[in-house]
Amino acid sequence: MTTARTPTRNRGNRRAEILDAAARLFAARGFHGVSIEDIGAAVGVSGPALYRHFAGKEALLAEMLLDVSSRLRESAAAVVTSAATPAASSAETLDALLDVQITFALEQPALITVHDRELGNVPEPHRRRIRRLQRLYVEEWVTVLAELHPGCPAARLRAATHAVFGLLNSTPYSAGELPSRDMRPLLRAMARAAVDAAVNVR
Amino acid sequence: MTTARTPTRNRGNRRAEILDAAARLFAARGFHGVSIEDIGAAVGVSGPALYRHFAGKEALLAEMLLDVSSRLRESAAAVVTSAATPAASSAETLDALLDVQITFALEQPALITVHDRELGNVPEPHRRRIRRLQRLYVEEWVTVLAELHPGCPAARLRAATHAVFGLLNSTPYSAGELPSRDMRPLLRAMARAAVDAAVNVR
DNA sequence: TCGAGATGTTAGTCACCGTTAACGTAACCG
DNA sequence: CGGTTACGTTAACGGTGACTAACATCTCGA
Repeated sequence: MTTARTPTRNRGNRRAEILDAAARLFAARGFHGVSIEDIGAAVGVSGPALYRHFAGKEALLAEMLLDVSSRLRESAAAVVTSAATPAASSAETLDALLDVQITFALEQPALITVHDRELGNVPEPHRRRIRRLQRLYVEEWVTVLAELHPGCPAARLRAATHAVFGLLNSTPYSAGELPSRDMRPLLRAMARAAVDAAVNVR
Repeated sequence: MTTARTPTRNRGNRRAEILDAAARLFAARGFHGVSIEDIGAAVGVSGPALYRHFAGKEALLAEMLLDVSSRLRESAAAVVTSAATPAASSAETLDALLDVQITFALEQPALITVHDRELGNVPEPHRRRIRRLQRLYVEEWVTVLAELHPGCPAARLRAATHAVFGLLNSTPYSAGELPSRDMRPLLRAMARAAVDAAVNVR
C-alpha cells in the first residue's frame, strides 16, 4: 500500500515541482524577492532541503531558463525544418511559429515572465548558453520573416520580432480578463496583423 | 561667481538625479537586486545620504511609480478631452494615445520597465493610488476603442489594450537594434494594425 | 539483515542591507 | 556674528537570507 513511490521516481517529480513553484514565485516577486525558504515552503519542505536537488539558488534559476529557452528553440526549429518540405508556404510557417509562442505564453505565463526578466541573475557560465538559445530562437523568426518579405532589412525584422514577443507575453497581465479560449485567437489575429504591418511600413 | 546654486535649486536636481539613477538600476536588476549603496554610488554620494531626500527605499519607488502613472494618465486625459471637440475622430484620438505611449516608451525605457514590474513592492498606502491611476489610464484607451468599435465587448478591448502596451513596451529589448527615428513609425504601424485586428476578430 | 544512498530536519555561520545615530561643514539670514 | 537649514560623512545595529554541518529516517539491493 505504501509502496507507490520509488526514490528515483520521486526525485524527478520533486525537482520539477520545485522548478514550477520557483517559477511562479520569481514571476510574482522577482528573483531577489524570493527566499530559499519561500520556495521550500511552496512545495511543503523547508529551506535547505532544496540543496539536495540543486546546487544553489542561482543554479536553480539557470536550469529553469536553460530549459525554457531550449524548449522554445527546439519547437521553433521543428516547425521550420518540417516546413522545409516544399508544400508549406512561409506564411503557414509563420503561423506555426505564432502558435508555438502563444501556446507557451498561455500555458506557462510564469516561465515566460521569468524568462525575459531574470537572465541578468544567471551567473556567467550558463548565461552565455541561454543567450545563445534565445538568439537562435529569434533568428528562426527572422529567417521566416525574411523569406516572407525579402526586401525588409534584418534589423527591422528583429525589432518587429521583439515587439511581437512583447505583445504575446503580455498575457500574464490580462490573466482573468478573458478566458484562454478567446485569448488565443485574439492574440493570433493581433500578432499576425502587427507582423504584416511591420514588413510593410512606409 | 560662486552664487550659481541656491540650496533649493540643488535639492530638486538631486532628487531628480536620484530617481533617474534608481530607475535605471531597478530596471536592470530589480528592486531587491539594488541596494541603497548602489543608488548612492550612481549619483556620486554614498549610501545613507539618500535619507536626506527620501524616507526610504520603498518611498523612493512609490514616488517614482506615482510620478509615472500620473504623467501617463494626465497625457491621456489631455488627449481625450481635447479630442472632445467635435472635429477630431476617434481614430485620430487613438493615434494621439499611441503617440503618448510610444514617446514615453522610447524616451524613458527604464521607467516604463519599472512601472510594470515593481508595483508589488510599493507599500499599501500608495499602492492603491498607483493602481487607480493605471486603471484610469487603461480606461481612457478602452473608452476610445469602444467609440471606435461599439460592438466589441469591453473585456476584449481591455485585453487588446494590454497587448498593445506589451508590444510598445518591448522597446527596451530592441534598444540599439534600430534607431529611435525608425522605431517610432514601426511601433506605430504595428500597434495600429494590432488594434484594428483586435476589434475585428472572427 | 544490514549498509548505502536518497531525502529530510534543525542549528549555526557569515555576509549583506536597510535604517538610524552622531557628527561635520558650508551657505544663508537675522 | 551666531544660529538654523541643507546636505553630506562614517560607524553601528538588527534582521534576513544563502549556504553548511550534523544528524535522522526511510527504501532498497546484496
